[in-house]
Amino acid sequence: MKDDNSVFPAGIKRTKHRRSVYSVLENAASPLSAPEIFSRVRDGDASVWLSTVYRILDCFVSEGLVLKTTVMDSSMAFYELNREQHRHYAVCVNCRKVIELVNCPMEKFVPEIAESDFHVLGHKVEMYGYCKDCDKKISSLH
Amino acid sequence: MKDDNSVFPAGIKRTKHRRSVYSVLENAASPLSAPEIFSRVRDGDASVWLSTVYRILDCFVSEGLVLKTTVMDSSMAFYELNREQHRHYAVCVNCRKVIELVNCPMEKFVPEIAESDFHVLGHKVEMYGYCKDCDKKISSLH
DNA sequence: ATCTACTTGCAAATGATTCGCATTTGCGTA
DNA sequence: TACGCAAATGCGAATCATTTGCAAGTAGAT
Repeated sequence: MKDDNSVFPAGIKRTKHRRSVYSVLENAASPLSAPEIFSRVRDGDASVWLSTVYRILDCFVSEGLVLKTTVMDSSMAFYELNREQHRHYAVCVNCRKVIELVNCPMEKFVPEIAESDFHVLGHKVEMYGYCKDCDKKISSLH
Repeated sequence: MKDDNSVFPAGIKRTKHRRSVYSVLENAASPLSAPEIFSRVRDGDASVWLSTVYRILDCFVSEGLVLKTTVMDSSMAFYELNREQHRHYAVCVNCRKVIELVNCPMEKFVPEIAESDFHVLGHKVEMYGYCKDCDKKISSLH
């Protein structure tokens, strides 16, 4: 495992599980659910527990290291590294594949909501539809 | 209760609970959770059951009558009438108040994602931050 | 090396949502 | 109007992601 020491904020201990979770997220191509992260970590070390993974993720989220999101209307949360670089996704409503959007529609957006009425901290954008493969399958049905 | 017959698609039965759920959503100022809807319906008719409300909402969602969303990273789903008119919200991260945005940033947005790669059906935008009241409270803390 | 607060192992609890099944009801048809 | 049947509901129990409690283990400051 590579040395992730540098990214851990002072005050949070660098344990092997935390390093593993971090490394899994670092190598993930898209946001992962806690159970997915758990199983990937466990591939390298069978001693982890799911609740530990949840606790580590909570910790990372509150340290700002990790972002927690929900995709579509699923009740499951997904986690991704906070790369300090704005990201949004397109989600396939059929296979749930997640595709990254490289530009953000909010950049030039001026909401018609008085700034005195709402102090904006951030935003989230999500597009949904069919990915290439599923679109092909669906349209071949008729 | 007013006559909601006209809005029910053919093939779905107009029962009293369905009418009540519909009417609650019709009068709601913002998306409601299933338990909230349940309790409002029960105010008028104690015989409803929470699982029935869930089933009615599922039915309405698959008929396109109702939209199901999640707010922030909450694990609870919210439901609102599909008013055939694009809506997005700003959500207060402190009190969870939901404020409607009257314009949509996606209108002029051209994503840098090949149309052949993704068949866009819709999108979701969410802004988060502090509402006026909470912003006042928070900033008075220091 | 020691101490202490932070972490984890493990199991049991929680909370939203779904499911199973017997009973009831809406509504097309006779 | 009465009948029949598929759809809807009552009710409780099950499910699944996530959280919590507590005892035991460990990182890292001194």
